Amino acid sequence: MQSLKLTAWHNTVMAVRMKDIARDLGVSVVTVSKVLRNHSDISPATRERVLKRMKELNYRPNLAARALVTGRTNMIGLIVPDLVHPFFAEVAKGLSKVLRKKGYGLVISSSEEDPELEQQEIDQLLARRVDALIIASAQWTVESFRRIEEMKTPYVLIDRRFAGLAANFVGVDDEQVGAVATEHLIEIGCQRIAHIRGPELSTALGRLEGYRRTLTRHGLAMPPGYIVLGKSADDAADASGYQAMRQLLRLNPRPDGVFCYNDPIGMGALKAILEAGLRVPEDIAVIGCGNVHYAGLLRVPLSSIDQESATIGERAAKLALSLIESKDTVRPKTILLAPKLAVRDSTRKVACAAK
Amino acid sequence: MQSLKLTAWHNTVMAVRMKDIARDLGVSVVTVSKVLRNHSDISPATRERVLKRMKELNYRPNLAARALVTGRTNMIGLIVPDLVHPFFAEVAKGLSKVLRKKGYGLVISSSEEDPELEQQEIDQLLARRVDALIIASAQWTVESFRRIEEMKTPYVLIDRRFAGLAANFVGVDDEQVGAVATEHLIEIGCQRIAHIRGPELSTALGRLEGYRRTLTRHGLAMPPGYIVLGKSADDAADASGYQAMRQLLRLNPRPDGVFCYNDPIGMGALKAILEAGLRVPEDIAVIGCGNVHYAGLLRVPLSSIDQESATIGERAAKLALSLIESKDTVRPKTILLAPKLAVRDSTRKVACAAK
DNA sequence: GCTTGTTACTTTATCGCTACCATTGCCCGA
DNA sequence: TCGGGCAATGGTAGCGATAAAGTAACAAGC
Repeated sequence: MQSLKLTAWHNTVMAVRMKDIARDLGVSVVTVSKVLRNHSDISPATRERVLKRMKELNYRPNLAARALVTGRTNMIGLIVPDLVHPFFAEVAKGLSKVLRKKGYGLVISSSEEDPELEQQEIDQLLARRVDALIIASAQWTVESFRRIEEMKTPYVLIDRRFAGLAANFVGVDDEQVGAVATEHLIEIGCQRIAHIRGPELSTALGRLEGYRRTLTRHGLAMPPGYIVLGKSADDAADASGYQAMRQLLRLNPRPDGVFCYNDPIGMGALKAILEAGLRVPEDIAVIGCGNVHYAGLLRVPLSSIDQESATIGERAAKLALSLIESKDTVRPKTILLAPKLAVRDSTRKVACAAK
Repeated sequence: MQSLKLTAWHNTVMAVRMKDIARDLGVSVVTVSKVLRNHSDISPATRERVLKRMKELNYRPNLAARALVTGRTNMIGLIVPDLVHPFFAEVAKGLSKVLRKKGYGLVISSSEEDPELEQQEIDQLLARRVDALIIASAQWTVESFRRIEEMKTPYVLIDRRFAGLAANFVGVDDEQVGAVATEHLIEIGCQRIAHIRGPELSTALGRLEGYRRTLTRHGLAMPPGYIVLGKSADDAADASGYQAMRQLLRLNPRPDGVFCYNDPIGMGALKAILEAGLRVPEDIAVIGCGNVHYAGLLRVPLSSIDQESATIGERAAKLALSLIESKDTVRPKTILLAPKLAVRDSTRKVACAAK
């Protein structure tokens, strides 16, 4: 007979346990456990009986208990600055696809682009003993990562990197993003190319650098004021792109091409240009980055640089899984994906198309 | 002295445990545990000592262990058909915002709109012993929900409901969505209003019903062929909206207003109309649903019905938390939010604005 | 002086599961 | 006949934490 003492726990839930199956079948819990985990030293007959009973009782192993003894939770934590941003949503989807197959669960937190909140979320996930962390970080310092290392939890950074931090990284080559975009604008005949840059993150800095280098390589000028900051990269990114573009429109000479840090900014820029009575791309060509789903449906379909968000998710997942498998710490790995150009009307000059 | 036997577990990880703190301070583990949980029967002096040592050692409670004994994981599972869909992403954000404050974690799974996959994900989350489930279901039957009930795990459905299932629900009133949209089109003078409907889900059916009733109430005709199915509600929704609209354009008389199941479909419809050389809204007014972020930046800014996605998330989270708190099963609650009209150019007729 | 209560702890008994050996037959070769 | 090797199963001891109940020390009340 089971213990007669009923704890609070017993009153509320009463899930099926291995013990119940073992008792019903007159075998030991260990045998049941072995069947569950496909151990080889169980006779087919017993295995069948156990499986049958499991199905009958709709048994589900208590993963929390398993985690306690194995030290592995089969969960991976993901922290992103903004779930609503299509880029991160796609990354999450790519991740989830790979992890599901391997039986891993995905715990997602949003840091709302707030370093302090992100720190808290990291702590939460570490307390939950996730097997690995995947982070698109909003931090300014590398301190949080040290704390993760202390726990010996493997982690993979995505999208945003940190100088001086030897960590696993998966992302697009941002300098190349800037280069490809700028190169494209030059190719279609733009001479005065402006850039609406993003915040102080590796992504924005990399794209800026790629833009600069490409202009220099082609001997093109970068007049003062041609680099404007798009203030927010989040919800209000389109508004900030709009503002930034209006600023650019006041310049003399006016730019004839704009490379925008991301698509929302690009959309805002488009709006400002059209509102000013100018034509895209004839007067000003615009290119964004991120290749969001709706880029093609805009007033003027927006050319963009594709960051392969889903691939980033998949690669990050695979990398994380390999880190979990490998017993000892391996040298951090950096996976840089090549950006792809997606040409649409906003950079499709008729004159050029005919060339 | 600790056990000399080193298990595999000990070799790999070595996180700080209560035991370590207790040993260092010469108190019992329980005392440490009580400090952690702010029990009152601990002297300020001891409390301080424990807290100090916790900080020094960077102690983090093992939530898996806690879960095992308390029977509560402090995790809530969310299953959505598609994480990339802005609606669900916003719901997730709203959820996460509320849950974070209460110290709950969010485990997110995507069912990819596949009922079987969804079933697997539900099983996974139940095995993880999440305290509650929040589901935007892609199921056709209610069987999965019975299985959740068997485990006595509280669950909340969002967005999509099921006839004949007494379950907690949070979502927008879809019939009202259809009514508001149709009413608006009538108000701006449309006479022949078509509808590009969605798949066989409560959302699409509700909106369709609202559309029908409103037309009937106003004594307007619903010529055959005026209701077209937008085949996919996912990735290719815009393409399917485009196709559906082309079909509508072939009709005689041609509709002068279209209510679309969602915004992506609306965007596709817009494209088809403009491509046919017609004007929006002068020739045909278009309204969508979902009020996605980019709706205002389209070729013709798209009017839409706002579903208050973030609010749905927040309400669902609060409902789930209250279900967890309440010991005994309560009567399922249905929370219906009122849709809001967001008027943009696609339904802003000059003639009408002057009226 | 002895009960009664309070404060501040500690002891004990799990939670559900797995790791790590035992153990029990049974067959086989020497 | 016996040791040894397999095949199949079981016993025991935790994992890190909490719940419930116990205990020592001291104060208060009559």
